[in-house]
Amino acid sequence: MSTERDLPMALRAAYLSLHRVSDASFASYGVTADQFVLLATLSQGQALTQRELASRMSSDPSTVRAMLVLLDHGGLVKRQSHPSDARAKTVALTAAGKRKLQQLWNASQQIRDKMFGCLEPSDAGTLVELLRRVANALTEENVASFDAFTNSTSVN
Amino acid sequence: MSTERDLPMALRAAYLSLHRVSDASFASYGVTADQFVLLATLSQGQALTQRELASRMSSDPSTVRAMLVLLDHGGLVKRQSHPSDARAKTVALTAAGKRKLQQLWNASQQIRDKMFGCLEPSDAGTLVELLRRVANALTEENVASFDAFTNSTSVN
DNA sequence: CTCGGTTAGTGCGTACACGCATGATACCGC
DNA sequence: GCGGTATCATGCGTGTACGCACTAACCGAG
Repeated sequence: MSTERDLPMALRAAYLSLHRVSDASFASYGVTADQFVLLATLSQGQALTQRELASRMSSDPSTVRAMLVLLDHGGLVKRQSHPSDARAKTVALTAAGKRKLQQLWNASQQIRDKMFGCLEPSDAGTLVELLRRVANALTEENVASFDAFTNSTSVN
Repeated sequence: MSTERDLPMALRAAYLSLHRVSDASFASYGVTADQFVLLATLSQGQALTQRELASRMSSDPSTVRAMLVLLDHGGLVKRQSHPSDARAKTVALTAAGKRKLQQLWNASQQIRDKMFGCLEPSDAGTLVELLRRVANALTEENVASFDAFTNSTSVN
């Protein structure tokens, strides 16, 4: 009946639950769920610029910067100026960062076990697929139709 | 291969995308995506306590309170003391709140169209189902097994 | 070489998402 | 009635998620 209402709410509920249990799980390591995401993202693909990092985490450059300041101060990450672009900074895990990430990954294994424990192996794949489709649909620019003509320059 | 990594990230990406486009869509109405969730939740099931409301939105009482202060001040919601429980307050939409919600619902229709436009009708149902299963799995108290013995009182 | 348009990072303000602590009330057993 | 415990709301602190405005640097066209 009202899948229109339910899908957004189910998405919200699932994400926030994941975020909560992750935060709780990482708290004793002095790291947040989102910081874990950042570290994990850095671990696959070193020497990213802040912008590239933000993009891969589905986050915002502004937000990432704030997180990097904390992580840098905590010694888990180091930032240095980009070799060929003086505007940019590259970010990479420190040795301590890599170690911490390993701990966090282990600590969060039970969470992943819970998630996948309630899903058939095939379900997990389709869930990922459907989530990606939704995310893409929402992210696409709707250059669509004639909205461009009616709105583009005058709306603000 | 690495669905273990992908599922949490896909969930994050999908939720944050939804949140972003919703915020953008509601901005011109002076309302945030989460405030919309609150209003929509209130619209089905009046006279909720703040805690009940928080629970239904998968949110936190503390967070909900802050939102209610803003919405109350904006006249979209009114809070009054619970008739039979002096600790609690009941929350309900005002007439203005109901009108605003209607506008917001219309304004966000294109977002829902995008979401459902990329899904077969049956996919939408299974997606909701899978998300709920995940959320439940993560929310369940793990009274489980013997962790209780090893951890319960000593860990902190 | 200069100029205009784009892109990287920063800083500032607001709203959310929490955990934790506090004060008040409710409820249960006695 | 009367304590002890659970529950509701509030307040405070920190981290995240953004948008927006600003500076600095890159880059392509002239």
